[in-house]
Amino acid sequence: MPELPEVEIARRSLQTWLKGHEVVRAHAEPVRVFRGAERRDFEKVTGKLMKADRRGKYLMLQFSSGEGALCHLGMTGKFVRRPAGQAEPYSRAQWVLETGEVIHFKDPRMFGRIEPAPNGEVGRLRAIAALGIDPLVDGLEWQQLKDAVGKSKTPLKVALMDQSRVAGLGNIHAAEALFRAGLHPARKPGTLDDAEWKKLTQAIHKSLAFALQAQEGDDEIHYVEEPGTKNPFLIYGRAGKPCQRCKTKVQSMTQGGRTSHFCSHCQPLKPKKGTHR
DNA sequence: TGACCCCTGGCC
DNA sequence: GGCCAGGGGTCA
Repeated sequence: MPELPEVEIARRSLQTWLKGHEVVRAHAEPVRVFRGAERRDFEKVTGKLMKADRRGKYLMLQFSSGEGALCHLGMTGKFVRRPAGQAEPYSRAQWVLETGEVIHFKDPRMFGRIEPAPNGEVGRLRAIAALGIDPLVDGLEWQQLKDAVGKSKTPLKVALMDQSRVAGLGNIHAAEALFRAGLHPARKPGTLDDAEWKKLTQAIHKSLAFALQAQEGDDEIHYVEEPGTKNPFLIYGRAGKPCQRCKTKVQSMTQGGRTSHFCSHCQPLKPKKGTHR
C-alpha cells in the first residue's frame, strides 16, 4: 500500500526516468482514475519534466508544455518504465518518451487518481491545500505533532492517519510508529505527555526512514523481511502472532474502518504511572 | 465525525 | 466461493 515512502520513491523514479528525456505523447485510458478531470487534458501533459514534488501521498508533476498533473497512487497505483511496444497489465495512462520507452501508470484496483492541471495550479488543487504537515518536506518537530494531533478527540491512530493533520501516514506506518513509541492506538491524543509526543515524533521519523532505506536505489521498495516470514513490519499484519519484543500475542481491532494491530503489553492503554516525567 | 462506497487480486 | 484489504471522497 503506497504511503509516504512509496510515493517518495515513485517521485525519485520519475525524476530519474525522465531526466534528459521528453514525453512526446501522453495517453489516458477511459477509466475512473481520471474521475471528474478531463481525460483529454492528460494528453497535453507532455514535454520535459520540470518539477516533481510530493506532499503527503500526492505527487505534483510539472512539464515544459505548461501542463502538469496531480497523482495519487491509491492502494495499488504504481509508475513503471517499460520498453516500447510492451503491453502492461492494468496500465491506465501512458507517457511515451522520445526513445520509445513508455512510463505507465498502472493501477489494478483504480483507487488511484490523476488530475491534469496547468503547472501553476497543480500545487493549489483542493486536495493539496487540505494536507497537514509532511514529515519529510516540512520536517516534523514534536511540538508541531502535538499541536496538529493533540486536540483531536478521535483515537490516536485515527488522528495520525488524518491527512489534514499529518500528511503521509497510512495504516501501516501509523501502526509501526505507535508500536515503536509504545503507544496504544486507542489512546486519546489529549492524554499524551510531552515525553510521549517526543517518542512518537521520533518513531514516525524512524518508521519512514526504515521504509526509505529498505528501497536502496531501485524503483520500488523491497522491505527486508525477517527470515521465515513474509512480513517486514514490526507490528502491522501480525495479528495472532507473538510480539517480536515481548512474545505477547499481537491484538487487532477496528478503528475508523481500518484494522489496527498492536501489542497490549508493549503498548498499554493506560500509561504506566511514574515511568515518564 | 462516522458510515459507506469504490474496485479487484489474493488468500482462506 | 466468499471475504478482506484500504485511501480518500462524499454525504448524512
